[in-house]
Amino acid sequence: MTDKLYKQVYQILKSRIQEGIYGIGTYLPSENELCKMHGITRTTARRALDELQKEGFIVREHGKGSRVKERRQTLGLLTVKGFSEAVRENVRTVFLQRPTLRAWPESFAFSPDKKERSRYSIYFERLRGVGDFPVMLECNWFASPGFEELLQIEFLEGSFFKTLSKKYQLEITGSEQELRALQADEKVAHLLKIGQGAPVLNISIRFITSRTNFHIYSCLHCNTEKYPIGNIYHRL
Amino acid sequence: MTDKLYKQVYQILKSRIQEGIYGIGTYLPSENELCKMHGITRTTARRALDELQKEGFIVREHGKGSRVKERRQTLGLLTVKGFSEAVRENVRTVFLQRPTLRAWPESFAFSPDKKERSRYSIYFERLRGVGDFPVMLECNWFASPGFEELLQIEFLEGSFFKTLSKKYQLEITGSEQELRALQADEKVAHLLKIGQGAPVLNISIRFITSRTNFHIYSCLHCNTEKYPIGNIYHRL
DNA sequence: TAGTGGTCTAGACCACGGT
DNA sequence: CCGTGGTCTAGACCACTAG
Repeated sequence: MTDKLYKQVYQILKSRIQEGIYGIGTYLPSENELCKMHGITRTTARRALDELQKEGFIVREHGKGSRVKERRQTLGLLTVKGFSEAVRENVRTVFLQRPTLRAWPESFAFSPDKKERSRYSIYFERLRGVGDFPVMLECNWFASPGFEELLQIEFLEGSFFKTLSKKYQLEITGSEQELRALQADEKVAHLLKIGQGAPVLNISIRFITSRTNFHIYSCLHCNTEKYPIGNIYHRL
Repeated sequence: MTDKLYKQVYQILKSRIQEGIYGIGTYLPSENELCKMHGITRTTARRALDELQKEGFIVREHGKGSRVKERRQTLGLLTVKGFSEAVRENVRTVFLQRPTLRAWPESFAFSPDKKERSRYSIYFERLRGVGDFPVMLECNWFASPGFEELLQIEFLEGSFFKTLSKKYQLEITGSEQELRALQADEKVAHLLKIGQGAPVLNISIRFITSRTNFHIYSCLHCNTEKYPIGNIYHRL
């Protein structure tokens, strides 16, 4: 509780918005009310609201109040976040292939370097969706040495990145990506339950990690009809 | 003149950074010094510095000062760069529609807010390619007030963003994006010289700028067959 | 220890929206 | 008119950096 006051107030408001206590389109307590409620000054109350605004939870309306905004339901995926962190609600994941040793694929949007190629790769493949609606087919490769344990265990909370972070202190520090629009081939069409030849968004990613020369390669095929892939940047 | 104090101080500091008076790596005057220099309080000085930080001109270093940063430009197309900066070589651009007043379109991936909608928009449309190969159809909208001059003049070095920066001191500070794979309609197919129904990558962007409540809306249709859209992030 | 940025208080006046 | 958010003042105490 030695945390910053404005962060505390921010957290409280954010939770109440997410729980629907402050519904979409309604107004938050005014700045002066927040002051009385939490025993703080307007400067601090405003700072909490500034944060909420920056993250897209509210809009400030001069002379009226702070209104709760509808947050777009998109997949904020393209930076370094994994799917489960990006979507949060109602994510369903099915393993089509649990982690297994496999040779590297021949062609690749990004070429693994020699050292990586000289080792076997671990491969896994998942179908991910929102509820029953399949959204993306995800294929992943990475060099195996040191990660053999992953062939056995479950991912923590279903998150590959979270597992790497907690088990191996390995953090994602960046990524390179290539985006394409392709026609669904037979396999993709079947798994995403769309017509063969339907347009799918293909994202090839090379994740850069805190371990030098260790990368994770992902290839995503997304049905964007219902859930476009979303992305927000601020502050350069 | 009667403008907000923090904006004035911000402008002064920004100009001096851009002119090199405060060089990269050096420290700005401390907050207390700025107070004395401009006869303001620390709150106001800090607000000016907040803006500079948000736009990537400085970093604050606790216990040391506000250091002038080298502005990053390596974020690839999907963040804040325009096409011409991202591709560099052999870019051809053809105006299909020079900047012109036009009503806002009805449907939009991102909704302009009320104030923006209440004004007319300036619209322009370009076909961009590498050499003779058309790559992307680019449609752009933004609220008109104050930018009427753009209806007349040429863009500096063919870059819209560069023109906004130099003519209006307007910086791009972020963006929201939505990515979709679509089938080319008749117009897009014709312009990109691909078959009708061929998959195209659709990128809807809302650029956030240093002018509050002023956004630029872009809608891109890309043929990714030969040139996929690339993207690099580091250091998140 | 002196100076810096980070957080916070307790006020003030203004511009805007709705009554 | 009153209540709202937007700007600003004049202080305070803290945490961090460096000599």
